[in-house]
Amino acid sequence: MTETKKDNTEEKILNAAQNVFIKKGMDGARMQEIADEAGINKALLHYYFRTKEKLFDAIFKKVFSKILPNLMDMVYSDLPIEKKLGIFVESYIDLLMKNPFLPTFVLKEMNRNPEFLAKIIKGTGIQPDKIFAMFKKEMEAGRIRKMDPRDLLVNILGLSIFPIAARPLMTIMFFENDKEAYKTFIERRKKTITEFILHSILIK
Amino acid sequence: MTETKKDNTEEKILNAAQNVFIKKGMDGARMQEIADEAGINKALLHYYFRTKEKLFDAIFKKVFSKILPNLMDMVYSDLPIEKKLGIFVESYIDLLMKNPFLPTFVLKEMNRNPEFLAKIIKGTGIQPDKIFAMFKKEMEAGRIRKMDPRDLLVNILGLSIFPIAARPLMTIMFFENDKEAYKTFIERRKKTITEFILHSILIK
DNA sequence: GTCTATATGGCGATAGAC
DNA sequence: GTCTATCGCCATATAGAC
Repeated sequence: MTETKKDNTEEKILNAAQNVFIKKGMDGARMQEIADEAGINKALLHYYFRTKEKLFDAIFKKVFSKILPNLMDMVYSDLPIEKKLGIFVESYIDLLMKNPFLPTFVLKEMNRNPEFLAKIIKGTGIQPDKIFAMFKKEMEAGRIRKMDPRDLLVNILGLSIFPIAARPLMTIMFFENDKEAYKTFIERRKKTITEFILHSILIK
Repeated sequence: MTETKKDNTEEKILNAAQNVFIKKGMDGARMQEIADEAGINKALLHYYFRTKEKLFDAIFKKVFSKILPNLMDMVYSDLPIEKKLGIFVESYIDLLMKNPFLPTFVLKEMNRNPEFLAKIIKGTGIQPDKIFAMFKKEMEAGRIRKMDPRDLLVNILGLSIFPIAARPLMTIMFFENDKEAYKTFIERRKKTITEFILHSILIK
């Protein structure tokens, strides 16, 4: 029973902390606000995670593991590259739209502690080399044109992530503050991103 | 003489504040640190800019006007689209590499005050409509394939900005922390971004 | 494990002399 | 216009009862 209580509280804290940290960042977040959102008090927060820093690190790790997801699925599936890319982009945009503050949060806090970031990356199980190898194979088979595979990966990520991170700017500049119009636009991008990339790399 | 003094101090403050705010953001920045970097004391800071908020707004406005630069040059020049794009990407990457914290700073603080952001955008003289019209003209002339011009603009910006904003991630993931290798990579991207886009949009 | 109360330090901002 | 000194608040963190 005590165990259960503990697990419940810890989970509540983690959820609350994630909400607050993602919106406000490490510096902007307040332990009081996290406590409120978790329905407990500050003292208990410090009982579970001794410092704000430790709590933040736990959240960053959790969140970061989300932002570079099924990237490896793209590698191990044996679908044709067009399908792989389509599925990845679509599910990735879905994920980002459900967590629209996530990209900015990660970009924002990325500079804070590079060593910690490096450690997390190892832990995600993502192996860039495998992704690059997959791209290279496609190039050597003559299905896509030759280019630096790192460029290709960065392009896929940039085309997907940037429009979500720059949401406020885009909503104002392109859609006169119409948030639904922005959403529709991103929804359509699920397809147009893939088209844009394939037009660029496919050898007909 | 007093005037000169004032101008000097104000300029020193603005420079210092820009450095600190860009690296630490609104929440992370400290008035004390800005004062130190400007070689003055806190009180004087408040004498020039009454509050931290006002100082920040001044800096954000200044910095934001940098990040969406010569975008309009791309429109008014009558070079062929290939050249326009090449020149824009190259000069834009140059700008970002000289101010590598700038993209994250803008993305980070973009959510803080959307109305203020909207006001600044008006002030930059950037008219998305003109850019879109230019793209549409190229499409109707059959030089580039038909697509949503907003997609095209976002793609250009995302491909250019994302790799700079995600620098720590990329340096670790792709270059085993070799910062020079990262720089070389970005340097090469000046050309590969344009190639990537042109391959996608040009009608041969 | 969870709470109330409090210590401790830091930060934005102001008062007031020069 | 520039400085020193200080106020007042708020945030992290701890002490100690239950």
